[in-house]
Amino acid sequence: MEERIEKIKQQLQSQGYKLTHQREATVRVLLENEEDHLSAEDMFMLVRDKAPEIGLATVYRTLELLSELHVVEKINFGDGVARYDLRNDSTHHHHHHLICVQCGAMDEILEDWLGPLEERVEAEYHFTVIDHRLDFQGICHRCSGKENNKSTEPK
Amino acid sequence: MEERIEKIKQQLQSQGYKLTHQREATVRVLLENEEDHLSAEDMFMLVRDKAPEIGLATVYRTLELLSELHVVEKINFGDGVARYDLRNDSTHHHHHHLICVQCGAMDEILEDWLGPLEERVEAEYHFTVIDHRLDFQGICHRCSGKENNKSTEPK
DNA sequence: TTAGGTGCAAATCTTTTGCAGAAAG
DNA sequence: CTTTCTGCAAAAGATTTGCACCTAA
Repeated sequence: MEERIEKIKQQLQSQGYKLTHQREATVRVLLENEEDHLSAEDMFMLVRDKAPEIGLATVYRTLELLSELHVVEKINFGDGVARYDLRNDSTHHHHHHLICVQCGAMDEILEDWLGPLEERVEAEYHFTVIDHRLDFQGICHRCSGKENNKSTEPK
Repeated sequence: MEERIEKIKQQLQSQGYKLTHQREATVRVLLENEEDHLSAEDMFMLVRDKAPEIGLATVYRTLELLSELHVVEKINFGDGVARYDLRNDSTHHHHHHLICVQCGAMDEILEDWLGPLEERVEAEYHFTVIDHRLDFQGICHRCSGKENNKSTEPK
């Protein structure tokens, strides 16, 4: 934990940025909630527990900065808010998402299944892949048990 | 063209919706720009050529409706606006995206490479796949020729 | 005729920005 | 000290909504 913060501090400083109290608190929240895909608003509420003076704008600025440094990944599930994922860069660990259109749950595939496809992209399209994103939408195992067949209905 | 509109009209009517002048104009714009990923604002400007009275809110409402009917797919590239893609449902044609982080260009892979992966998701996760989305971020063939190595710099 | 649609303007929501004061190195 | 940060409030965008008036079927 402390060592990961130290590492991020180095990354910041090597680019001329400072590790402020607020930034450290934000990073700690990210580390403590690695499993989740928190929005800036979610982060704000959690960070306030550690640094009550912090403003929402600072959270946005910090997440933006960490995003540029590739410490976090900014993702968008199309629900109107950006979410942030800590990047496990050491393991180059990309995960994929299973989004249930019925209950809204989001499960994860923790492996990276795209190695072969990335090679194909490089070979066939001369495109150098840096990152990728794969989401599946469908019905999760919990909902598919429930025999729930509702049709599209007018609002 | 006309037949595709007719089909969409059927889809609307089967759910109790009407094919208004504005909706038809919107659908025509979608058909004429199948290759692009237009935002609601883009759509609005193009639709106005055919139906000058239309309001932006109607474009949003129409796109939302077409999205519910799975006529279009709402996608989000993280640039702050939602974009809409006409769904080629007859061929179940899902394409993938190659997004260049250098020049911002977006190319497409017009095939569906995920068949085997979808089977794996169903088998290993008991998740019934309805749709998917795959984007690669990286350097496109145009930019990789240009020897452009800039580092992250403070704003 | 009548449910569903529309335009307009106002309201919401997320994210960004300007600025004067605060703090890290 | 000096440069980078921060909080606050205001601004900026994108999208949604309320409402009184239309219109497709």
